[in-house]
Amino acid sequence: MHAPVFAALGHPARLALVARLSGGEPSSISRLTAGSRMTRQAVTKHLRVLEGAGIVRSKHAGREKLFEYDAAPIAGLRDYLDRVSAQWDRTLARLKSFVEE
Amino acid sequence: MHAPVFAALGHPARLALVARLSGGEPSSISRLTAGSRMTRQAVTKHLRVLEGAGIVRSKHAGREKLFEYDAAPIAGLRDYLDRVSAQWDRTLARLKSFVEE
DNA sequence: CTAATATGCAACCAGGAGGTTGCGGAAATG
DNA sequence: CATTTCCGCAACCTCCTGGTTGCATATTAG
Repeated sequence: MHAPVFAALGHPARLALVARLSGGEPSSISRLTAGSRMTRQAVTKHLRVLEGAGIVRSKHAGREKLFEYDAAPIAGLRDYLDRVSAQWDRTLARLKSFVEE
Repeated sequence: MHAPVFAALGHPARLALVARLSGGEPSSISRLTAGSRMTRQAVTKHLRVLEGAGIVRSKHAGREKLFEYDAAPIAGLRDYLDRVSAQWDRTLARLKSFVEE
C-alpha cells in the first residue's frame, strides 16, 4: 500500500524537492531547476513521480506550472512506521519474557 | 542521507519482509520464501537490498542464514518524516498569518 | 508583432532492478 | 555413505529509471 510513496522518496533529488516544497510556497519548475545540477526535464520527471505518489500537487498559473506540497501521504507513512516500530517493541518484549522464563 | 532506506522500502515484497521480520523471530531464507509467490533467489535479492540499507542483519546458523530486524534505520526515517511534517506545519502557520495581515 | 520565457512531448541511451534458471557446495538427516 | 535441505554464484532476460537533447507550443514582455 505504502510502497509507491516510499519509492518516490527513494531518490536524493526527490527528497530535496520535497524538502523545498514542504518548507516554502508553491514553486514553478524552472525555479526548482535553478540551484539544481539537473536539467529542467530531469526535474520535471522527478516532480511527476512525486505527483504520482500524491506527495505533490500541480496547478497551472499562466505559463507556469506550480507545484505544492501535500502532507497526507507522508503523514500516512509516519503512521505506518509508527506501527512497525510498535510491533517491533512488542516483539522485543515478548522475546525478553521468553528468555526470562 | 535517508534516500537509500526509503528506496529499500519502496517495493511491496520488501515491505512484506520487513513486516514479517519486525513482528517475529529471526528467520531463514527458505522460511521467508515459503508463503511467498517468489523464487528463493528473488527473496535473497530483496533481503540483500534490505541488508544494504541496514534495515536487516544476517547471521549464519549452521546451514541456514538467519535474518533479523534492526530498528535503527526506520527510527531514523521516523525522525526525518517528523521534521518534514513539523516544517510543513510551520509553513502553513506562516502562510496563514501572512494572509491574515 | 517580435522576442524571451516556461513548459510539454518524443526519441534516445546507458545502466540498474527484478526476476528466472541452472549448477555447485556445505550442512543436516537417515 | 547417500540423500535431502539450504544456500551462493553466475548467466541471462526484460523492463523501468534517470538523464540528456531537440523541437514544438503557449504565455508574457518590450
